Amino acid sequence: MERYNIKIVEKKWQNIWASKKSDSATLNKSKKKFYCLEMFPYPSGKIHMGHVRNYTIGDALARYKKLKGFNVLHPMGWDSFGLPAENAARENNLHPKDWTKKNIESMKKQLKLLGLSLDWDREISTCDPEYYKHQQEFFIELFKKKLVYKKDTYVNWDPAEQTVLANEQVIDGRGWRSGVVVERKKLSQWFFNIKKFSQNLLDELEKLNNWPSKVKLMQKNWIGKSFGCEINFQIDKENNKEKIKVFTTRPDTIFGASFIALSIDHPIAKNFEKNKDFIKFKLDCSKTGTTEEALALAEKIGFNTNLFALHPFKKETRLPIYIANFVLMDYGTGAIFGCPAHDQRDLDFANKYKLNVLPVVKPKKVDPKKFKIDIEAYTEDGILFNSDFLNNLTVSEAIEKAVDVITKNNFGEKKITFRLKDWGVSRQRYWGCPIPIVYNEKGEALIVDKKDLPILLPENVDLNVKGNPLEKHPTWKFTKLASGEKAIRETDTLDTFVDSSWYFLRFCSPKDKEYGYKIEDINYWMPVDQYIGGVEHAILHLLYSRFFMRALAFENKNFNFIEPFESLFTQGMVCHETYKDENNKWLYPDEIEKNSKGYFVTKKEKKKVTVGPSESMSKSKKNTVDPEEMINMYGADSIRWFMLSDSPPERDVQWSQEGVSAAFKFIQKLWKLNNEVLVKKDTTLGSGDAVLKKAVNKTVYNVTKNLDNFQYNVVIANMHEIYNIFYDHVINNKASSKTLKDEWEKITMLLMPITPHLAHECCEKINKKFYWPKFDSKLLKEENCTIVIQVDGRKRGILEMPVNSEEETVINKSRKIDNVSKNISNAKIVKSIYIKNRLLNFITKK
RNA sequence: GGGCAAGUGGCGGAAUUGGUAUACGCGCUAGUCUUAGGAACUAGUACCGUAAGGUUUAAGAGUUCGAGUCUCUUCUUGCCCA
Repeated sequence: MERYNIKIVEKKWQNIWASKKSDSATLNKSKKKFYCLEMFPYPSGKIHMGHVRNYTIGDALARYKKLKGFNVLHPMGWDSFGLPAENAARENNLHPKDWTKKNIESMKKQLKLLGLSLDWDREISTCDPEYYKHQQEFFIELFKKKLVYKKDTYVNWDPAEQTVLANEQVIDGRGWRSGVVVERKKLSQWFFNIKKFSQNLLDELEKLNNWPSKVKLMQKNWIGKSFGCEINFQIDKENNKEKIKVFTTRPDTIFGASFIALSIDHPIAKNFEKNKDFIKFKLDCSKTGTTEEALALAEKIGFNTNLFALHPFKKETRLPIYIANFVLMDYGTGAIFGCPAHDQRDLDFANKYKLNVLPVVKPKKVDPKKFKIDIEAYTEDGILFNSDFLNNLTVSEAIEKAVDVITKNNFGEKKITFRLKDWGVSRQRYWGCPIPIVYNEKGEALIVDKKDLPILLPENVDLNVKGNPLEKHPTWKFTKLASGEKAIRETDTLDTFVDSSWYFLRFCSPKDKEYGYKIEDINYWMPVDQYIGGVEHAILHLLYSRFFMRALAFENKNFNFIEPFESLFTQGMVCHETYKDENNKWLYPDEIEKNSKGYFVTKKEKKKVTVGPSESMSKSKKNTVDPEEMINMYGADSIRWFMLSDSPPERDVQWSQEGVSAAFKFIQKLWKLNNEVLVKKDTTLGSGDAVLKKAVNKTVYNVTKNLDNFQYNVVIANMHEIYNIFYDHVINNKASSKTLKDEWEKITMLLMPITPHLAHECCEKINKKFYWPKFDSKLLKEENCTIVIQVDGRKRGILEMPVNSEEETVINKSRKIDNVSKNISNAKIVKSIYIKNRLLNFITKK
């Protein structure tokens, strides 16, 4: 019998699919659409197993939906702007454009080897001017809608490289490349006003029923809505009616206030700009990073203004006013009152500057006289004391009361704030989408005329200069306005998250020259019915995309949808054991082998290998496996099969060579069975026909259900089971050849989503029509069932009974079972519980 | 420190949603056969026990006729936030 030749068969079908363009999607309003999208990759050069898993899951779904009769859109593109291209360019002396192009080509070739049903006619690349031109257009529109603005903000500044660093480029407070301590520097940057949609982004989150609740919760926390209160503190100075507006989520702790802390950017801080101590303080502050975490970990330092504020309820108390490094201007009002007893940061600060610590909340059962705070703040719920009209209230009651009294006395008002900050989109980089802004001689920012788009990146650029290559380019930024007036281009480029915030729209109209999308296209295809990707994008990418849709739809009534992703699925990572040699150096899996005693040794020198825990595949730990190599060895279908077989898709999967090899063997078995079925001649009357039909029917039901629920690993188990039954019928001549052929055809259809090459090859000889088999719910019903007999809840026997047997019949029969009668003979049966077709339970009393 | 998941054989994991725990696969054991291969096939494989039978879903308690599934406490691991 001919062996199934993966190389020939897979190539053959990939060529057929490509030449027939069988995966090209066209808008067809008479058909129900299904938009299946996997997160597009960054073209790093080679695909990794994470991609393989992601795209296999998506492809199985896309193929399944197509067989079910949906008009499926399943596109692929490249998230091709970004820093690695610049780094690689510098290292290899290759232009980012060429490096990217080369990588896209090789990754595309690899993806094609997997036999994915992708519509390559819709391929897009975000670094293509045809793509970013439309993004610049959107920027201009957002600018006109006042959803874009410029403001001064802090960035991570690498003083050696003279460049801005992304947070992930700051490692332990130092530049990843220079190793120099990173500073905080103020730069004027472009922002998208995502805050404007905070409430809406939060509200609509509730309606995303097909998103993992984990992701929704993460977004909710990120948006971070909090209720609180603004309180105005009067500055205690003659002839000064100035007030400081403070925001707090804990107005209940107002009686524990012992100081006021201002952000370094607070208007009052401006008064000290010439003060030498303040200048030094400011310099110290610039040495902390910009992330919340860095601020939380940094030592709390302050500058004493020697000003005092009056406590609204304790007239005799004057609160010293400090400028402190842990107060952010972006959040609330840029000013807080410090209540050291109940906030760790405030307590650290108070202890350092010897400020008063007065506890006002205590645990319920603790004696107030014995309750002391020294180095740990009390932040739990409790009972108020030392707090005048708030005494004896719980924290939540006290918050309500405090807000009430503050409002009534005009000391402040109730306020809702969000943790979500506006989205800073400026990047001082070359390889990104240029921002379509020019500055006239007065320095005013003006939007570029749409007819002048795209603003192209310059081809000849020196990436080895320190700082922003566009800024340093000899000619690029110099331009003229229509009036002839000299102007300078914006040299910042856009964050690459902007590129990926609307690519799903572009896939609907990938070739449209007029605009980024055609409204009729997106109103047909959008929203994405199933979005699939890693959970690492749970917050930023997904939130930005949700924002971007709102920004485009703002003052535009043409959209018949607003949420971009109807359903979201987050797949787990691909893990592999880690290996180290005697010198504690990482080893690749193909550098080791098992010796005769079953231990791992190095292939070359047969030295001892330490096996570490299984971790997510990464180049640094060398626990990677190359997908292309695996496809060459086992074929795409085996890899696809294995990727779905071992673990539920949302969980991490452990890569195993045995697993892939088992998949390969199973595919060979399926092929063998296929050929045996085809040549089968009748040798029986088909006594097993009914059993086989029933089993296949059940499999169709199970596979359909499990595919719908993303339980691909169970689908694989279903296929193994039906194989075993089928094999039995073939080998033991249990079924007629007609039944075998009819039923086998259904099995090949069920194989289509997961092993498309094999499935196509099998049905080439049976049937060229593709369909998704239907199950007969009548056939799912069993004639007999197994009933468990329990005595006092313990299993004592089982009974084969016709379906829907009466309780009495079952009771009588079960009494004859030895182990049952033994257990009920010397006891009185109080009652029996009968669950039809499942179980009978005798309850006894001794 | 807070929040959210999860914990089932030697391993990955199933379990009609409260009703036979361990499906399916890997691995392992024994055997058959041979064109000695990336074999294939047959049988077995949670634990204790020769068996009848008993025990078992991280640990402990609770609700229930009945708990892997629900509730509480503890432990461990992972993720996110701080």
